[in-house]
Formats: sequence, structure tokens, C-alpha cells
Amino acid sequence: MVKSAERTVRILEALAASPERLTLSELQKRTGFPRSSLHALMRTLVELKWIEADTGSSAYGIGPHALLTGTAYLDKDPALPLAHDALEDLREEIGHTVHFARRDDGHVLYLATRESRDRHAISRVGRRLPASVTALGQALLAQLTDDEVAALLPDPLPALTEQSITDLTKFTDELDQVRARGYALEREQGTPGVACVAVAVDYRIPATDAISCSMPAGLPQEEIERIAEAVIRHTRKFAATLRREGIR
Amino acid sequence: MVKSAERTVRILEALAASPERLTLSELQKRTGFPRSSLHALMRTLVELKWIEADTGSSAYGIGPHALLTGTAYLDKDPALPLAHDALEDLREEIGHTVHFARRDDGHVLYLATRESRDRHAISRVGRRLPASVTALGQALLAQLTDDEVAALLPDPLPALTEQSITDLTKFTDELDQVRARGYALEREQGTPGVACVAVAVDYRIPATDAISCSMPAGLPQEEIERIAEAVIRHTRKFAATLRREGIR
DNA sequence: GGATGCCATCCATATACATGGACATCTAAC
DNA sequence: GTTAGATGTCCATGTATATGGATGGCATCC
Repeated sequence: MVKSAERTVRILEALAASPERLTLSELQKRTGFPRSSLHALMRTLVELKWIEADTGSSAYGIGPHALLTGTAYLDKDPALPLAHDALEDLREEIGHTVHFARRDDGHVLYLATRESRDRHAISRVGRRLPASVTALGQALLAQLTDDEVAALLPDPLPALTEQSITDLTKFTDELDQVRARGYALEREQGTPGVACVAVAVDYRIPATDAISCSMPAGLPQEEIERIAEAVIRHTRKFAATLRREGIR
Repeated sequence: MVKSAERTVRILEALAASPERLTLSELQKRTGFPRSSLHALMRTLVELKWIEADTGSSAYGIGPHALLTGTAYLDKDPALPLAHDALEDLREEIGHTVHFARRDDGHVLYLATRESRDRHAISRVGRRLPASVTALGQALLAQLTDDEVAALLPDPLPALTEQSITDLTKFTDELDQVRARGYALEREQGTPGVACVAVAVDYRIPATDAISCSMPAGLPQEEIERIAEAVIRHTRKFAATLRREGIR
């Protein structure tokens, strides 16, 4: 590990994680780096526009070049165009809104949504959502052991709606069901009136892709199962395409 | 300048700028760094997830943590909420779609658009648009001298529509008009059927904010002038707010 | 099979950085 | 006015890094 390189990204991550700009001392507390070393790095990064300094430069924030560089990730992910095709096939078959998401360490890297032939969007980049309330999060967590899940999640779990599961034991039971039936199902645990089915592409943790479908919460069980089956089928096909193309 | 820190961001920028993933040798050509130094940095950054390595790690691309960190810029810009208010005031007054953009070194950092009370979006992060065909670009360039403009732009200028100005001398004449009347006006030079009026907040180059309004191309001159005056007024008010809050 | 052109990795040494401490400055507090 | 706690800046020195060259592996191409 090159020390300054590691420190560079640690500083950037610390600045990104803080809601407010940070002074040198606060950064020192968070990173544990000596003041003068920190200062030298800050000057370098400010000059390179990766860090913005307030006028008077007593508080630092993430800079514009970090934004420009980081967003390049979205333009380059080779899985994204393939996911786009998979999404359109799936949407045509089941007629509901479909999503493709990539998670990494509990972050939603992106969420591509396709509502209809013409409406689609990429959103929620980098947001942290409580993993336990989304079908997507459940699909991901189902790839881990109960112990690993317990280490990742708080107890009790956060509740977004009345349907949210807050008890950790109940939640691991739910994950057993996810593993048994091959898809995650969420009914109004995240958003009122919306149910969601999700299937994760089964490769290495912690990063994973997943395809999901959101639908009205009141659909009959057999309809949900039909949709889940379609999501599973298209996710498998998508995974096979990734493998064939040598991606991930 | 801390050498490894600078190299770290140069590597990231090189990866971000390339449409494809880069091998070590290609990176070496682009950055000019010695192979073994480069390799040490790459290993560090891959481990930190700021760089993704292909399976077999023979090609590198920008990693997910760069995305997560960079997008934090958007959450933290103190000007953005203020711009949001300014935009809504302006839109209510003139009834057309309004935009707020921040440019830095020829990059559009973000473009916040407000079409109506309920529809708004942030988009086009990091895209490079030919500065000469957008009212926004003209408003920015009008803050420079002719020599500085000539140094920045290619000659002939790129053309997106039939109305685009391609002759550099004609373009600097246009910029004179922008300076004289206090706003940039673009009629179908960027998008057919759309005219655009833009006013830049007048502070240090190269970064600047600007507020603009796009409208149908066929509006009568007096209507355009009325709109331009409103954009100028709201931009001044916005600039005053920024100054009062000590931003920028 | 041999040549070529990639890649990752290792090593010894010259070089550049990291660091604690010192100092000037600027607040806000007393 | 003085104190306390910030910050930016500078410096000398021990230490970590940068680097060219060497090695081995793994493709591809004659």
C-alpha cells in the first residue's frame, strides 16, 4: 500500500461522508493522520481541485474533479447496457416497472428503472437504504450466512412502514424463505402500496447486481409467483450473458 | 505537491477520461509514470476499490468508491438549495423552463432543470458540451478576453445545427454583444426549435454558475428581452444571496 | 518451438515524503 | 490585554517510497 495514495482516498472518503465541510482539526480526528502530513496532502488536493477550500480555507469539502471522475464509473460499467436489454425484455413480458441495481458494501451504486417503453431513469446513486426493507437488500443478504447478516445489520432493524420487519431473528427467518424460494419478496416494507420481487445475480459478495420488479401490493399470490418466476428467468439469462462476455 | 497524491488523482482522471478500460502499459503512456511506480499505486487503489481490475487484472477501470465519493459533491454544494429557490421564483415569473448550471473548466458539473412546479431534475453531470453553441457557454466565455477565448476554443468551431457559429471572429463579435447587453442569447445554435437566454454569475474564472431560460425559438424580440431582463434580475439576486451567505 | 509483447512481481538504492515541533496569525472568550 | 484554540507555514531528519532493471508467467503470432 502506498501510504500517500491510501491517505488521499481516506481523506476524500472522510470529506464525502461528512454532511458538512470539515476543518483540518476535524479531519485529523477522523483520519488519525498527523497534522502536518494532512496539511501537505490537503494543499495538493486543493490545487488539483479534488478538494474545495472555503475562502479563507478553514473548511474543506469534496471538489468538482472528484465528481467528474467518479461519475465516469456509470459511463463505463459494461454490465449496464446488457442490463438495459434484460430490463426491457422483462418489462415487456410482465408489464410492471422493473429495476436493475448494483450494490456494493451496502451502497446502491445505481438504480436503473424502466417504467415503460419510453420512461427510464438512473437514480439514487450512492444512497444508503436500509437493506432489510428492500427486496433488493434481502436478495443480497440471502447470499450471506446468518452470522454475517447479524454482523452487518443493527438490532432492532429500522422501520420505514408498519410492515417493516424490526426483529433480527424474524428477518433471518425471512432470509431462509428467500433462499428456499429463490427470490426476495417485500410487501410494503419499504414503500406503502408497493410490493417488490428481487433476484440477485449470484456471484461474489459484497458487490452484486440484482434485477427486481415492483408492483401493486394487492396482487394475488399466483400472479406474484408468475412474476417472480419471470424475474428469476431473466436474471439467470442476464447472469449467463455476463459470464459469456467475461464481465464481473 | 505530494507526488503520490498527485499521481493518484492523475491515474483516476486518466481512467475516467478513457472510454475503455486501460492496461498498465496504456496508463503508462498516458500518465508518463514509471511502470513499477504505477503498479504499486494501482495495487493500492484496487485494494481500496477506487479502481476496478478485470478478472486476471490486465485492464483497469474507475471503481465504485470513486463514484460514491464523487457524487457527495452534489449533496454538499451550498449553492444548490439557494439556486433551487431562485429557479422557482424565476420560473413562476416567466413561465418557461429554467436551468441552473455550474461549469468548471469547460465541464458542466450539473444542470438543474425546472420545467414546472413538480417536474425538476439534475442531469448531464460532467458532460462536455461545445461551449460556443450554448447560451450558458457564451455567458461564461464573455467573462474572458478575446485572447483567452481564442486559446480555449478550436477554430473552426464545431457546428451542431445550421445556426451554429463556426467562425471564431464572428463568435468573438457575438461575445461582444453578450457583454454589451448583459446576457447571452442562443437561437437554435444548440437545439433546433429552442432559444436560450443565459446570465452567468460574475466571479472568478474558470468556475462559474449561471442561470438560464430556454424557450421556443420563435418568440418576438420584446418578449425575449423581457425574459432576459428577468433572468438578469434573478441572477443578480442569487449572486447577492451567495455573497451574503459567504458561498463561493 | 521460438520470438514477441504483454503482464505481475521482486529488489537495492537514491530520492522524496512524513513527521513533530516551532512560529506567526487569527479568532473567540474571558 | 490576555489566554486558549484554531489555522497555515516552515524545517530537519528518519523513514517510506520511487524507480530501473531483472525475473517468471502467459498469451499471441510466425
